[in-house]
Amino acid sequence: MGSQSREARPQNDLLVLAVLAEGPAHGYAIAQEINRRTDGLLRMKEGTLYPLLHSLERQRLVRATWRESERGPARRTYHLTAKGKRALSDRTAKWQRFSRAVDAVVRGEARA
Amino acid sequence: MGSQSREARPQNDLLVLAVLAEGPAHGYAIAQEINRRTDGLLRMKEGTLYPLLHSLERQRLVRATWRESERGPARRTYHLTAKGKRALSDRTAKWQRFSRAVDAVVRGEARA
DNA sequence: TGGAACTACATCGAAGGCCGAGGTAGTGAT
DNA sequence: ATCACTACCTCGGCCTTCGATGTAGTTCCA
Repeated sequence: MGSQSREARPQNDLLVLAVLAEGPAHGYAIAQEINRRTDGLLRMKEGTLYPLLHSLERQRLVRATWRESERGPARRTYHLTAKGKRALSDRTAKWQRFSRAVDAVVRGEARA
Repeated sequence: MGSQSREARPQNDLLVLAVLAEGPAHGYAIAQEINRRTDGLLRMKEGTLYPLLHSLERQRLVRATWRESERGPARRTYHLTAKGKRALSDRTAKWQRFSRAVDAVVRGEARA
């Protein structure tokens, strides 16, 4: 809506960043974790997730390392950078302001 | 994200519907009201608002009547239909589930 | 041996939302 | 006259999202 800069992805980047805040994870695991924490309500699709991770990497919010595992395919493990941690608090605050604002409109109240 | 059908506009339609729930209003007034209720945080742009209103009208969620006023340009006044009221509760519930789900991910908790 | 089911990565294209910019037009104040 | 505000509207383009599709390894079962 209002003041979002054109580069930012609405909430998906927040979700990914939030999951990574608790420790490194690879793409598939991130999606599963989001799914688990929301009881299946939010399901991040692969066509969304991987381009998003690449974008976060270009923005230096996450860093990735390839890790070859004996069980299963090779995994790309992501972890938050310092910049990513800052971005997480920033976007968390933005999200809270935004959701309170929507609630205010829905409830018919003035001020958020 | 997950299960949204492709026709739905994320939150903007909810905002407009919510404002109209308290009585008929014309486009410009709706935008102002959203702006007011969120202390300027959410600003619905005209390039968003008018196409959205037309879309809501096509979906029969709102109905519009032209009203010529002596002061200023003619106004198109919108009001909720019965279907629109149902859509409003539906979307309000969806929004609440969604925002609780995002909160759950951000907080690192399981279940919404 | 075959194959279903799952992990895990990835890209592409179509569809659609959003908004800046631009346009029209009336009103009222400087 | 010009600015500012109300009030409507459309167009073009950027961006996000996701369904479809592809690759490839693993595990389990018949």
